[in-house]
Amino acid sequence: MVDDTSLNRLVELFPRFASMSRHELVKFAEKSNARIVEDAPREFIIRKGVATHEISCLLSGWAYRYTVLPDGRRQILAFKTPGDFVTVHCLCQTELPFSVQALTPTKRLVMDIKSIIDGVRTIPSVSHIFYAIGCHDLAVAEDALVGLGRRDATEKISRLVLKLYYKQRNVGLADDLAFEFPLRQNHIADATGLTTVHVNRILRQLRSAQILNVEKGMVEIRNLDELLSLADMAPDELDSYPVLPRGWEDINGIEATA
Amino acid sequence: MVDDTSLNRLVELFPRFASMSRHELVKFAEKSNARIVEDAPREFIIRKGVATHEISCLLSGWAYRYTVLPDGRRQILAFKTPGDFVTVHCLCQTELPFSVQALTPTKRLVMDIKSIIDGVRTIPSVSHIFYAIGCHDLAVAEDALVGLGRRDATEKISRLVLKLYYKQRNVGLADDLAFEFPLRQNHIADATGLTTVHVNRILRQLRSAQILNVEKGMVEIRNLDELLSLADMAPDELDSYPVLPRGWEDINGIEATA
DNA sequence: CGTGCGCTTGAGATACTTCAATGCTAGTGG
DNA sequence: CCACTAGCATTGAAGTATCTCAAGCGCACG
Repeated sequence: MVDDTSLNRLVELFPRFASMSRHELVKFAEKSNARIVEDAPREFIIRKGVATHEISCLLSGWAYRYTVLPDGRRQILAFKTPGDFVTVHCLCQTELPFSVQALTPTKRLVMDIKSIIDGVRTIPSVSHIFYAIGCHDLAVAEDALVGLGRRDATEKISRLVLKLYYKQRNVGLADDLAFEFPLRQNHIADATGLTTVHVNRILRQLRSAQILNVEKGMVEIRNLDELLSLADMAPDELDSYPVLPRGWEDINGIEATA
Repeated sequence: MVDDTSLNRLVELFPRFASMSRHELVKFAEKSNARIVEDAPREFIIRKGVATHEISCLLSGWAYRYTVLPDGRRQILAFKTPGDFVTVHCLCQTELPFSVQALTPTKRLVMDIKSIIDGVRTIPSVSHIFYAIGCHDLAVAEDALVGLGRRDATEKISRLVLKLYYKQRNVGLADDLAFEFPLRQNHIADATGLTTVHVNRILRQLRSAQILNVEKGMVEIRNLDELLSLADMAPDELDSYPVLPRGWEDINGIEATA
């Protein structure tokens, strides 16, 4: 069973859940056996090829999703921060083609997949929420695709930092231009498709140019305009990077409280 | 209005639709104003930033989805072949961050988004189908992510060809190891994040090594084992590349005909 | 018969990698 | 409290995969 404050936190982090009535939400949480789980850094949340029967929403901390090729090359697919669902694929596939590991200590709201699927069938707002999350993750993945295919190292790294900055800011975890940033240089490398050595050199450059400091688990953006320009990003591009996709109501004419 | 053979074709290409009763399917098609649309090569199916109110399933021909950066760099996100839904994002966003263009003459089954969304709310099988499509597209995008981030040119190109081969084979459009392949070298380049010049050199290599012929709108795989090995693929990896994701029924215990 | 698009090829440039070594810091065990 | 280790950041030098620029060629099309 899950306490009341965690449900509040869920709604707060994940505004779309506000579309469910309090009653619906509680009923939903009970039915899906919602519970809080904590993980230590490096702990596996999902292990590649091992069947999963849960879906979880990150309440605090950082995690990352990745695959490693037979010869050891690793690609990080996504970083997960508070408000993110760790995986939506898992509603379709029990055995997933990637692993997820905690980067910092994390706290998750975990639910049974089976009841989510029931929910998708019976509670309209649940169906909306998970469909929207799936579309959002797809959009994020495809944005990353463009980055990996067609951007150089400086662009890739600047974009990664900026996206994580806005992501954190959206959930109130980055007030000014400095914020907690638990990635090591090898995480940045594996997310951008570069080498740690090269990441290091680019970061040094950015540091000595007084643009960006990535050190000791913190990021400090010292020249936002310059960084945005290096990242080939419009200042408003990231405001359109919402915690959840917008526009759903616009299309289908359903009021948020339906 | 849509003719009966097109509905049959839809079910045939897209087996998941078999989970709807014939009656449901016809009702659904009527309600969503289903209709056949044909496009000539190079014609836009979706234009970046322009609102769309339709969703469509490709019945014949090829199309591709891509974005271009302000300075002209282009990244192809996906190739669409018969049986694919052109976009699922469009249920969430009216204005999409990419364009879709026909590569060959195409024929599509086009439906109104609004009624699909109604369908998702009211017809359980519709909800399943679209959720599953979304998850499938996400899985494909993330597979591509690994490729772009961590594979070299030969691997990238071999994998692209092999995936398209299996994709076509799955819908009965590639019987033996030769099949129609309308991509130009610049499409391959923009999908793999390489230059056309480099793609050309790799293709020549593969050709002179008697492994793969890409010429005049056709692909001929002359040494499948070798190509699989260059692509770092297990022979069964592609059988697990279904037209639609599997495992849905396994998880939720819903019979296909529910 | 030109014109354009796609394929091909060469030569030189460069962004990124590989290999290898060094130092720093935190944690661990004695 | 010190020695030892492991993980991470840093840096240099050399190598290479891929790109850029540039030119020529063939074929389809009007």
